[in-house]
Amino acid sequence: MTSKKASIDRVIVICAALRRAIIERALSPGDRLPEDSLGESFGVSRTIARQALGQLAAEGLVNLRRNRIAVVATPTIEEARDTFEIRMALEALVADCLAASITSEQIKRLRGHISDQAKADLTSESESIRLATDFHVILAEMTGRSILQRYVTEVAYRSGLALSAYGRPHSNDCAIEEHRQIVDALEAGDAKLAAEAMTRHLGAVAQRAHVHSKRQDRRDLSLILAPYIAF
Amino acid sequence: MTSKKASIDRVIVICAALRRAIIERALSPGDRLPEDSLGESFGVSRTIARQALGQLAAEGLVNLRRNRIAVVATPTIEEARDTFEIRMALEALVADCLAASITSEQIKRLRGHISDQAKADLTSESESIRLATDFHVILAEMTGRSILQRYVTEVAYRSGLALSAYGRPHSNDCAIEEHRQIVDALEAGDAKLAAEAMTRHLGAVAQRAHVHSKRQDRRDLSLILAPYIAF
DNA sequence: GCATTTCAAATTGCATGCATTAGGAATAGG
DNA sequence: CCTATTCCTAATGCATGCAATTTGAAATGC
Repeated sequence: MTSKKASIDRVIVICAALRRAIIERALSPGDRLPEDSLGESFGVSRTIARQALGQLAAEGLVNLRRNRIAVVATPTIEEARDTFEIRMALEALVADCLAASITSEQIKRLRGHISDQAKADLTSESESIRLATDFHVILAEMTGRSILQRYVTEVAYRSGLALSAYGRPHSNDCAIEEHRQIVDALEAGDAKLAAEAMTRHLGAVAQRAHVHSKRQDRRDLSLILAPYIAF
Repeated sequence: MTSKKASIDRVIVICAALRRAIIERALSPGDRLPEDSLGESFGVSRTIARQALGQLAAEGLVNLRRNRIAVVATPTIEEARDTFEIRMALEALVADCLAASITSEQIKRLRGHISDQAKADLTSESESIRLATDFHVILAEMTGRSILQRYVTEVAYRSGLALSAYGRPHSNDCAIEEHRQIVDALEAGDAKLAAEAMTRHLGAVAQRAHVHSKRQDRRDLSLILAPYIAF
């Protein structure tokens, strides 16, 4: 009942919803994602749910093993480190690229986003986390380079999952001030400084992560997913 | 009849076969990939073929549009450039990482691979292209960093597709000599030099590419795919 | 009481069928 | 002869059904 018709590809919608649920930590590493529960939640058949899971598995957000229920991926510490190092390289590229091309409108939008995030920091943790990730996605988007955008987005989500597994529960993973410094450097058109601010920021985010076990019993998937079903 | 059972995931097998067919230029940008022809070629149902196409679409090797036959992707010039720039950044990381950790056995393997490639250069163009790509994949593999390996492999295949669209038909896209220089730098343990040799090499590969239209009429997919069906 | 085996419910793997849509050939009109 | 329209075939979008596998727990043995 979410939308009148099956106009847009349902697989994409489900992927987006699950990505968001993961990034906001509504879904945690290890959480089970049975095809039929998923399908029921989104009003589609297992076929579609299955395809969505396949996509997310390709992105590293879901673990898929033959004849086994799909689960939200649990990145190893090595994978988490690897992800962050790759992310630094890619986002340095973004910073470098944007420093030369960014417009004042874009700067304005970024500052607006940062202030939104500052507000969200005080109210909703999940929204704060999401906006922090979005900041990086928006930067990638602004480069106009579609492939770079795709990879940055993917590693950003992977990072989010890694932080979900290893980050401190309440750390403000993307400090507002660090985001401001990045935008300042971009506004100044200083590519070197911008790239440096970016890698410093991402390094700091990674640094704040540490291993901590958090066991958790099985929760009701349809309840978790409910807020993510309507776009 | 290729294998006795359906033990390994068939989707993965089909994806691998298609990737290879694309990288060896047996499949060209724009070539149609109908689900049922594909399924028939590999002895599976459309369901499986469809999933494979979904995966390849996520990797950028296939274009998927609603209600339309899937086609081998035709990267734009901008996407091609973007891909190469990202590839340089990632493979510089590989070179940097390997310079510090590479073993003499690994060096030996790389030199063996290069000499295989030198032989193939004289005999089979498709094998030459494949081995050239494999060289980069093997390097990524040797880092032991699974995520880095995954992304390098993906951009390497994307680059191959871009070259298929824009590269000169008979240019030796991955000059043997440039590969040797990379291995030499790695053997010397000189990270800076290795990364530089790598980016220089990839820059040269990209440079050799240029736009050239090549029209082509529809060919028989099952014939093209025949050599790729049995692993 | 603890480890092991057994077995049914739950779940995935995959093919197939039906509805829908695109694309092109045949046809009619200019 | 060229352009627009109609209709039909081919292909996709998706749900469903059946077989095979896993899982977890009851039942059994030690």
